[in-house]
Amino acid sequence: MRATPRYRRGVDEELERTAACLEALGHPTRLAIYRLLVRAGSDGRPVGKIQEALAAPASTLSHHLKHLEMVGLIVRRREGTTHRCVASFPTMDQVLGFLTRECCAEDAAPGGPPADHPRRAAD
Amino acid sequence: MRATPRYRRGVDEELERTAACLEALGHPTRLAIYRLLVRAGSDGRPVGKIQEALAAPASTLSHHLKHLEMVGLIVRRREGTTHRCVASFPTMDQVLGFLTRECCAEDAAPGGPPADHPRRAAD
DNA sequence: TCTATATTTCGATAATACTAGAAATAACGT
DNA sequence: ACGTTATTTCTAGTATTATCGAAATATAGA
Repeated sequence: MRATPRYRRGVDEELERTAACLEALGHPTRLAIYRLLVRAGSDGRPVGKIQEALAAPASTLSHHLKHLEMVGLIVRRREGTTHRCVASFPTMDQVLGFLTRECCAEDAAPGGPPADHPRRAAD
Repeated sequence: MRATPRYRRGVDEELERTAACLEALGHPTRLAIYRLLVRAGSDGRPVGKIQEALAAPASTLSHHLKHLEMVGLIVRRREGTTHRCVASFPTMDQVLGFLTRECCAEDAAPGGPPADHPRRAAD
């Protein structure tokens, strides 16, 4: 959403997508929304119920929902006059996949991964 | 870092901390930095090496490193004129802990968690 | 102390995000 | 068609973040 600076062009696509999701979740209200929807399971929740639970102004909430939807973390289906929001698990799986695969010391001993860790780059 | 709006006061502390970490990781450059440091293991990397790898201007990089340090995702130790950065795994563990515990359909069948899922709130 | 190296801080600018009221839209029931 | 309810879009003000050159700081070595 921000202009990509010269020093960072054409880098890892998956990293970009993951960063976008993390940024979306990196706001307390949006993280709370997402948690609420995960707890709600496949039924999800209509926007009104979310608003009720979080006590946020409708326009602010709508703004955050759009953000979450844009990165694929939630989906919506219309039901009459209400819009039902549902967490999209596959997207979160991809995010967690990236983090555990690329950003984690899976079997970390205290002090970090061992010297012969497969992901450990040469010095 | 932003003023907390009226509708969201005194909410879940862990959620706030997690959101701060996700926001820090939610920037492509910072996510790339963090990944680099995880790959580097407990040795970490001096700032100069990171700069070399990412080809970012020094001041921009420093700004991002400070951000990551502030939320506890990395730590630094000084070594002569160089500053060595190391990923802080416990912080990431807490983040992933929150996400898997609160924001995940652990044993999700396609379509989301079952109706009797323990975390599923009442309608 | 002088110089070189490594990195941060400062300062300015531009871009983006957040918040929220008000107006607009969409679907439903009557 | 009209009113009602649910939600979004518009709009605007404010706050925050990103970028990066230039100057400052810190350390080590000669």
